[in-house]
Formats: sequence, structure tokens, C-alpha cells
Amino acid sequence: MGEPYNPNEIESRWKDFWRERGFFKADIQDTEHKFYYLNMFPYPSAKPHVGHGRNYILGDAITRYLLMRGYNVLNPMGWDAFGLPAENQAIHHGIHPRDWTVRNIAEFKRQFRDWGVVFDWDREIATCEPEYYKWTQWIFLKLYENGLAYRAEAEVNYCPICDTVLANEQAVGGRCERCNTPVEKKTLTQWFFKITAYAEELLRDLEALDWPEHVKTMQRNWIGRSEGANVAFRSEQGDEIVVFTTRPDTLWGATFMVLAPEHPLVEKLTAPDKRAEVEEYKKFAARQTEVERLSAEKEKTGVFIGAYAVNPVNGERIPIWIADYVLMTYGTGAIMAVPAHDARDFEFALKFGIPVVPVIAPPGGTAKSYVMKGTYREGLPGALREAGFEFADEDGSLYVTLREGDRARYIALVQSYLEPDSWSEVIGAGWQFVFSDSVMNVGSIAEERKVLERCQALEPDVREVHTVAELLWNVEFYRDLLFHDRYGTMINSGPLTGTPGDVAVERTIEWLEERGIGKFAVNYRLRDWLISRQRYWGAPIPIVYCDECGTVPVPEKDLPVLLPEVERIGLKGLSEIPEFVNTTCPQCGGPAKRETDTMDTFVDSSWYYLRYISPHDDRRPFDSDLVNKWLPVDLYVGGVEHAILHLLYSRFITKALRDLGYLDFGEPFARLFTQGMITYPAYWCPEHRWIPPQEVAEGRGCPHCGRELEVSVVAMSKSKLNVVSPDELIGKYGADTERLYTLFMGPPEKEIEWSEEGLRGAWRFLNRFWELLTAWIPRVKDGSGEFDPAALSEAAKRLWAKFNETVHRVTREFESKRFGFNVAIAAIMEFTNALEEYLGREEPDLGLLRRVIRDLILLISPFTPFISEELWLRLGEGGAVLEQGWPTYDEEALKLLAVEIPVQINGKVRARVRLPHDTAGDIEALREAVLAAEEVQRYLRGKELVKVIAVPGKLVSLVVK
RNA sequence: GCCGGGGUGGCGGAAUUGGCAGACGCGCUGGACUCAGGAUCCAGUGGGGCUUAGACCCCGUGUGGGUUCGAAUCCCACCCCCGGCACCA
Repeated sequence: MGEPYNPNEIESRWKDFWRERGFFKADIQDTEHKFYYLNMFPYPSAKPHVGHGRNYILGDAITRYLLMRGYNVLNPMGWDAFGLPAENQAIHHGIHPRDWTVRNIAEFKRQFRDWGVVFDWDREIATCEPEYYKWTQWIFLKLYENGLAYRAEAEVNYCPICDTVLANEQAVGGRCERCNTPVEKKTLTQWFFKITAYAEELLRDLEALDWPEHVKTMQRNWIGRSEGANVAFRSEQGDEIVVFTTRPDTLWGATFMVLAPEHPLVEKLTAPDKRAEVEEYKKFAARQTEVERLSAEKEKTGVFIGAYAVNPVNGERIPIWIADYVLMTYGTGAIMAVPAHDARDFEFALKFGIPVVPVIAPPGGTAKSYVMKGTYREGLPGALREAGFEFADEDGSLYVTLREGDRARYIALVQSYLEPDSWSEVIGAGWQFVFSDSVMNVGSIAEERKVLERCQALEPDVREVHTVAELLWNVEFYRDLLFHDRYGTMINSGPLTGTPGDVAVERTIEWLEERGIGKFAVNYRLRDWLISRQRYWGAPIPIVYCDECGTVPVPEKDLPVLLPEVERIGLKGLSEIPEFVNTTCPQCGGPAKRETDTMDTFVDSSWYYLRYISPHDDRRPFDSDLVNKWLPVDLYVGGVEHAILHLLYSRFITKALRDLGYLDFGEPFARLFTQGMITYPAYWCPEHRWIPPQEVAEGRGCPHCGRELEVSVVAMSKSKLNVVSPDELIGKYGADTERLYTLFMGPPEKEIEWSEEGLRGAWRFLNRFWELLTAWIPRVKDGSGEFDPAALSEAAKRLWAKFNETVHRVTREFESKRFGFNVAIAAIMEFTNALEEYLGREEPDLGLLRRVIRDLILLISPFTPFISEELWLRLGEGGAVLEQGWPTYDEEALKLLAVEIPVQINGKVRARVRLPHDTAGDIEALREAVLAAEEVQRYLRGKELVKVIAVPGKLVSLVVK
């Protein structure tokens, strides 16, 4: 029997050991075997919970492994310490944000220590310290000097609760990323970083990054590159109106034009009698929140401004509208509308009675024709049938479906049967109206008008209808053919009619360029990064406004622009602190005012990975020589929630600093791993809000009012009260148990629910592990760990083989992309089970036993460092675990064993044959041995053997008849 | 709607990438220990079948088809789930 496992006693012995011994201190000058491992630094809010633990425990395990593999590992930690929660504490509770932050940082550090998670603390940084934000400001100045930071008036997202503007990236779905409040639009003068200058490169360089595919996809979508053409339309008055389109092949189908309500030409072009209406619409559009504007079910709105534009390809006069579905911030803020081939334009045209002209043949080549009862003479159905047309006859109304190739033949036939004052239509590649005396095509706005006129003249019911499209829309049968946005042969398109769909866009662009009407163009969805925040707790933007000199950057020597120390922080940030605002101009020395906005905290975090290399250098932000050797970061680990924000900004800053000559690489993070969140049930009572899970009893409702609770399993968060604190758990089971369970729960990239039962599984295992090893260590303590594998008993050979397999499986997970430590730990558990079984079966070979115990301790040590260090000490090998090399795997060990070869007969496993390793590994020997085996012969009696497939070392498959 | 990732026991998930499906753990069932246990230990645990209860047979990795001696894994079609984006012209 071994000793009882007492984790608290063991862990208290080792908590400071690794740090004190300096194992986690990187040698920054030695870049030969460097490995830069980085966890995203946290925002130190309140106390960490077991969900935080996942990130750092994973990183700690990887770091310990790398150290044992002999790498010079840099794994630093710091604090993303500026931000709104701290400031809100200050405003509401009068605590200085720095004090609040410092307190939380201490709490995090204590937790890391309890977890056994160690960092190179000499490199600790906090973005809120002047020594750090001085250099954040320095980066701002460099960008400003090089035209990458600018101030502009723009329509911005504003969050009324956070009382500040937000970057595009932080207004998720029209709501504030932090507090979920619907964002308002405001026109303000703000500071921007010109990230769009790098749009193409940010997109292109994704290709080579070893990042999860979904993160790359998200960035690609966010950058949103589209190719097309800019085409110059003109107003009737002669103003050029350039539109961007990805479908220049549909140009001949433009039947109207839409400008964004804020478009500068609106003012000029609006007809006097439309002015009032247009003004009102502009106000309506401005008033809406982003959420309202984006809401999917929203009907199209817009107004005609009383002006017309001329389509440069065919000279057609088309009305100009304004509508909020056209955004000033994308493309040119103006579009040509082709309702036949754009879903939004189609909806708009149908609603406002604007003509639709088809200009692209739908691929597939099917057309439809509806021949209403009473419009044709007797005999048409028979004639159609005879001519081989497919149709349905419902009460005398005919619904014909035909191939485009039969169109002419069909038209001739129908026409010969039409009553004089009637018509029918053929809808497919173009719309044709068949009258008894003529056939009319809807190939232009003019033709559309004529067709409609003629129909209205013939049929009083049609007089209510505004367009041919509306007329056709009323026939359910046609609906699926009236609009499509696929590529197809161009029709009704003047000189380009007949151009096939696969080259239509390209040919049209060539055609436009030859005539100087338009040219190839690329547009991006990405907008410039708005970095101004009207808050106190951030890095001040180092700019001064002087009446004489204008906008003046603070000289580098005057950095940092310090945050003023004030009694109490108010709602209006720096702008309400006169001592800060009023200053002198660095250029002329006259009175001037400081910029009062601080920078978005994502600016702070967009370069911190550079600072870790020389965190205390007070002469420069980073040491370029060393940074160029240590970066890119070899492995960056963090939550997927930063997939676009932080990761895109960091990439941009890196590229900008490279172009300014400070770096010689363009991507900060060579490899990225995103770990999933830990979830836990959260309970909601409509009256008492969030209820902590510990207070919720099975089957009973709210502990306060008994009302039924709404349960959702979501990421742990303090605000939902569904956090599990590590303290209690470590007191009960120890940190090793928490670590082991956290890594064993499931693949780390996936979200997973925390379970106390699961945790106890890890606890049980460590107890068994401890008891087993402490029981046997005294027997092998003074042994050598040497043995002759060939001389082992059969059971011992099996154990030795299993051991080597285990080393292989555990190592593989560290070396793989996925860090599947759930599998690695499972392998260790399996081996422990096998070891226990072996020890219960026979008197062990002590050399073998010492060897496997020794390596088993090392193998589990990245996951459970405390128990490992303690067992290592008792084994008496000397030194510390982290000074040992990682166990190696011996291929030969597996060859000692007999192999069990499954035998498939007609695809089913019918027998297993035990064979020596050599026999099983040789194709001919394997084949013969299996066919000779009694348990196989049994199945072959009276059957004909058709085929034998022998896979050496794997299996044998027989086909019999 | 578009893009990305997935569907394997009651649950989390394994399966060395085309070769014994369900490792390991949780849960569950039975038993032991116990005044008691939600602690611990032992055994069983995909579903079904059985005049031979076994070293047995059949079914089984979302659905339907295909390739192959052999498919969770490859191909085609479909269904469903998760994540992201979404009036971006």
C-alpha cells in the first residue's frame, strides 16, 4: 500500500520552486533554440475563475514540455490594464482605476502561483503604466508622421451607455460589443488609423499563416475584398456620378440609380419640388440606430429626388433615388440599380414601381409561358401536345414549360391561336410578349413602357399596374424566373449581347475601358480604424491644438503625455480637467489645448508582444535587433473572440512598423491556436435576475420566489454569476487535479461544460497514481533502471511495449497542431492501469519498473507538475523534473511482442491470430501463417478462396465463395 | 442568403488518417465497505438475438447511393447542428 495523497501539503512545497530556480527565465540573447510562446494577456477584471485557467494551464503545460525538450522558451505575461470596467469602478465607487487594477493584478498573480503556472515575471508589463503607454503614444506619433494616423469628420458609432465612440469592429451587429446597447450614429471629428492602406496585404498574407481556418475566414470576410468596375454615370446636369459594381455585365439592365442619403450630390441634384421630401428622408435615415437600419425584415425605403442620370452604355435616362440601403462608407456611395439581377434592387423596384429589364439569360435554358383561358382559340392544347410541348391545363388556362431552343417555334404556334385582343408572354432568357399581330420584347426601359401601354390598352384590369414586372409578378407561375443573380449569357445588351456568362464581366470591363466609361476596380469592406475614445482610463493621444500652428504632435522628448491625477474621475473623461486641457504649443509656445481623447485599448494590445523582448528599455519601445530574432511569435494562444479585433489590429501595426523600418517581418504571430471557453449553467429569474448555480436546488425554482428559472449553459462570467472559483477546488483536490481535469475535459479548441463529477475522476486517478508509485518507489529507489528487454517475461514485455507506445502517444499531442491532451492523458491513464495490472500479476522486473516509473513521472509532469516534482524527489534521481530530458520512444520495444492479427473474411472480422512480430511484418509469412491457422481454416472448409489481402502488421482480409 | 467547421453510446470524446469502431473519463447498474454516504473500492455497461449464453450471430459512426477485399475515414446527393458575416452594390 502506498501513502495517502495529500495535495495541499505537496503543493505548498513546490509553489515557488520553479520560479525561484529560474527555469522560466528566458535567455534573451540566445536565439539559437528560442521558442516564443505567448498567451493573450488578460484584462485583469476581478478574480480569475476556472475558465481563465484553461488558457494558462494549457500554456504552462506546453512551456514545460518545451523546456524539457531543451528550448530556450520565452513565455511572458502582462496586463491589458486600460479599459472601461476600471473607469466605471472609479466613477461609481470613487476607487482610482489604477488601484482597482493593481488589486486585480495581484489576485491574478496569486492565482497563477496556486495553479503552478509560471511565467518569466521579470518581463511583466502593464499597458496602463507610463513606461508602457509612453511607447503606445510613440507609435501613434510614428503613424501620424507617416500619414497612417489622421483626424477626420466621419459618421461614427457611438455607444450612449459607454459614452464613447466605437470602432467598426466593436459595433457588432449594430450593438456595442461591451454592453450590447444599440449603437447610435453621430458625425464627429475623430482620430483614425489607416488600416485600409494594408487591406490587400492583410488579406494576401493570411494565406501563409498557420492559423485555424475559421479565423482566417473571419478575417477574409471582414476585409471583404470584391472585384468589379467603377463606371461613370452622369446626371442630366452633367455631374459625374461614379458607381462601383461587381456586375458590370448587367449594366444595360440599370433602370434607376440610388445614392446614399448623405451623398454630397444629393443637395445639388434634388429638384425644388422634392426638397422637403428628401430632407425629411435624410433625417429619417440619420435618426435610425444601426440595429434598426440593419434589421433583416425591414422593408426598403427611399425617395425619388426628381433628377435623372444617363447610363453611359446605352444613353438611357434613369431616375435617381436616395435610400438607406446604399451606404456612403462603401464603394462610392452610389449604385446603379439592376432590379432584374440584384435582390435588393428588385425588391425596391417592385415596391416603388420602377421598370425591370432582364439582361442576363438564366443558366439552365428553361422558359415559361402562361396562356390564360379565353385568350386563345380552340385547338391550342392539341396543337401544343402534337408539337411536343409540356404543359398543364388548369380549367382551360395553360401553363407551358419549354426549352429556350424551342422559343421561336412556340411563339409562332401560340400566335396563330391567339384571339385578336389578347396576348401571352414567354419568360426566360428575356421577356417577350406575344400579341396576335406582333411580338414585343422587354429589352429596354422604352420597350418596357410600350409593352405596358399596349397591355393596358387591351385589358382594363392591368391599368392599376405600374410596370411589366409587377404584371408578371402577379402570375405566381413566373415568379421564380423574374429575378436571378447568377452569371449567364448577356441579352438585351447592345453590342455585347450574346457574350457568354463565364467571360461577361471581364469582356464588359474591357469594353468600358476602351471607351473610357469605366475601369476595373477593387473595393474592401474594411474601414479605417477609429481609435478615439472619450474616456479617462486610456493612453492620451499625444496631440496639441494651437490657434496659430494648428494640429501639432507632441515632440517625442515630451512623452509620455501623462494622465492627470485627479480627486475623482467624472463622466467626461479628460475634457473636464482644465489642468490637462490647457497647455502651451510645442512649436510657438503660445496657449494651446490638448487632445482630450484617449486611445482605444486595442492600440495598447496591438504591440505588446514586441515590448516583452526588452520590457524595461526606457530609450525605445523595443530593441529591433532582438525583436527581429525572437519574432514572429512561434505560438500564440488565446480566445477566438479576438479573431478579428486584436489579431487584425496587431497584424496591421506590425506591417506599419515594418514599413517604417523598425521590424523586418510583417506578421506577428506565425502560429495561432484558439482555445474554447469553459461553460457552466447560468440561471435567470425574471424577478431576481441571475442566480448562482450553488443556490439552485434540483427541480426547485428560484430560491427567493420559487419561480421557474431559465437555464442556459454559457461561458463562465462574473456578471452571470456562473463562475467556479479555483480556490475552493484547489483547497479540496489540489491544483494538479484542476490542471489534469482542465486538460482532460476535451479537445482544447472546443467549448466545453465544466463538471465537478469529471473533476473527481481526475482526483481519483491522481490518488491511484500517487498510491501506486509511492508503494513501489521504495523498492526501486536504489536500483539502476537498467534491464534487458529480450530477457523479460511475456507480461513484462507487454508492459514495456505499452510504455513505449504511451511515450509516443503523449509526445505526439505536444507536437501536433491540436494539443489533444485529453488523448495524451488517456494514454497515461491506460498505462497506469496496465502497470497496476502487471504489478498485481507477477514479481516485477525492478530495472524495468524503475525505468517506467521514472519516465512516467516525466511524462505526466507538464500536466501535473507538483505531484511529479514530489515523486521525482522521492525516486532519488536528483535534480528537478524540468532539468530532465523528455522521455524517448523505442521502436524496437514493440517488436518484442507477439502481434494479434485480425482476419477478415468477406469483410467481417472472424478470427484473430497471434503471430511473432517478424512473421506479422512480412507479407508472405503473414499470408501463410494466417491461412494455416486452425481458427481460419474453420471458415474456409468447403469454400473457395478467391483472394487474400495481407497488410503487414495490420490484418489479413480473405474473400471466399 | 454567403462563408467556415461539424454530426460516432446516456454524456465529453478516442480511432496511429482506408485496416479489430466506441480508447480514456463521466454517468448509470449491481456488489463490497459503512450508523450513513453525494467518500472509496470491485464488476458490468452501443443496440438486438439465441432448443449450443459463446472464443456465438445480426445490426450499428446523420440519411440515401457509390468506390474498395475492407469506409466513421474517400466520392456524389440530401438532412440537421454549431460558429462567423450579412442591404458591402
